[in-house]
Amino acid sequence: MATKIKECSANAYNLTVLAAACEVNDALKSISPRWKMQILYSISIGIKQFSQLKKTFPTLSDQVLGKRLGELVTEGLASKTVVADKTPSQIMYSTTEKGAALLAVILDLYQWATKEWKPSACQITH
Amino acid sequence: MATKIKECSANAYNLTVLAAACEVNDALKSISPRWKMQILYSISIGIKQFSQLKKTFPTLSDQVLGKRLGELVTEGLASKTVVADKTPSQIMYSTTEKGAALLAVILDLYQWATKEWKPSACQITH
DNA sequence: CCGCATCCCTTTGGATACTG
DNA sequence: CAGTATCCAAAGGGATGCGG
Repeated sequence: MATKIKECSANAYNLTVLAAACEVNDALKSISPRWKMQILYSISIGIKQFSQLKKTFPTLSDQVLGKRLGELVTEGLASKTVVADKTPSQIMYSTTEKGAALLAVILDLYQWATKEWKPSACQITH
Repeated sequence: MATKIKECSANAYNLTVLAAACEVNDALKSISPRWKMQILYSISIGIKQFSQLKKTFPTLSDQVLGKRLGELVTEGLASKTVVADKTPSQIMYSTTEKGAALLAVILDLYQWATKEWKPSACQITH
């Protein structure tokens, strides 16, 4: 879709660009917030509870975690399940299909990053 | 890489997550700034000059455009060529291989967004 | 034509503290 | 255990104006 336009005719490219820009903008906006994709990824590999996520990212504060989880749920990338039957009511998160599809793209990004990006010293982003 | 871990052994998943989190974090940070991927994409389809990019994104201000272009160049995603021979010295941008590889991932993201994301009314992000 | 310097405002992330 | 409310500091993006 991107390779054929060379001599750009007035607004033809403009429309193409803007059309592409639109949805990708939303997606980028959804992806960008700090910790968000890491949280989604963590959920996907089995870290499904609030407290576990907290332990996983020690520098991540409660209410940001809560906020991100809320976003993920309202965006349909993750789902929330309450297991209220037993002792202290337990809450589990899991990824939806939509979320899994997104993670596939993110993993592509990860592949790209490790291959083409500066493989700098690995530090947690504080 | 993500599908096999179900029962997570103590810190095994933790290491995995953090290792993944690191490079992807940098990549996400690079990708997130507003207009950046749109600019890179625009360059890739032939909009190679500052003024043309300005015309393409009327609501985008000069110094943000300049900043983004600078970032793209220093990150090795785009390259800058000066054609100083003729009349007013002309500057052309183009995507590097690294940038093209990234765009491929972004297009995947775009595919995902148009398919799985809410296909809402398309408006320019003001 | 191609930007940078400065200022300002909005948004975002985090610290602290409190509830079901 | 699983969050929410409030406040605050930092960063990002935009407007204006100037220089090469």
